Amino acid sequence: MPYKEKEIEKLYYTIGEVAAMLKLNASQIRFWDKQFEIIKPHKNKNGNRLFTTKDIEAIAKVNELINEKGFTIQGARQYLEQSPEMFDDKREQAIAYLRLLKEKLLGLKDAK
Amino acid sequence: MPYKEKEIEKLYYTIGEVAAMLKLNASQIRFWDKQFEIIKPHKNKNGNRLFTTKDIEAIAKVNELINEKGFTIQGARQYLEQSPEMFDDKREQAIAYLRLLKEKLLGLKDAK
DNA sequence: GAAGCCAATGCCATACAAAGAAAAAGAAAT
DNA sequence: ATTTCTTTTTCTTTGTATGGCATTGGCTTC
Repeated sequence: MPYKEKEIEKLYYTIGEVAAMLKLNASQIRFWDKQFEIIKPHKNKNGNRLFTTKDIEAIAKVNELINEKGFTIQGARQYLEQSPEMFDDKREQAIAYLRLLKEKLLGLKDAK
Repeated sequence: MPYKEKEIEKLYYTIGEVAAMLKLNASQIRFWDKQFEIIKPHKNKNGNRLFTTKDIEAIAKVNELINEKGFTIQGARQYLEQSPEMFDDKREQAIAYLRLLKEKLLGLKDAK
């Protein structure tokens, strides 16, 4: 098994990685984590958040609703509750892109 | 000609009438009048607003977006400016979302 | 020492609401 | 009818509570 494959299969991302990925502030991600049930990272023994691709998708979605579509937090919450199936539909397609995203992110990390 | 018809043919409504009709308070209607171009009542010599049914519909729409759908003022404005079908179309939305992710990915790549 | 945690506080824009003035609309008296 | 008084409706401007983060501080872990 090649080394690279192992990295691509990475399951969890730290808040800093997610913040860099989506160009958001970490504090904002923590805030949204409190506000939205669909963002539910695991936590390790130290309490650090561990985000899955699903969490990242959820954050990207929230970001879209709030910063591009112009919803309030509560409007976005309501919107997400009303159309959960739509969000699931996108998951499969989004995974392909997220896989690519992961690769690029690893490239960035190696460069540093 | 029955009496009632005369009322139905009324062209202009005062802010108080509109407020009662939509169960909003007048100050809120004045505020939205400033914020939204689609609300454009005529004014008499004294500056009093004269609302047409079209204005009233526009106010009702704004009310729906803000108080029911959970948009901010600016989000509602944006929504009204673009074609609403596109916004409601789930497939379009999914595509737009994926495009967004891709852009973010590319942006990340270019950044370093 | 860099990155993460939480809690508390600060801060600025948003989204109205209240204040105060002016005028229109009734009612009463002349 | 018209003057006077009162009440209601409207106006604009200014005030303010809340929302949505950002920052700071103190601490822990890697």
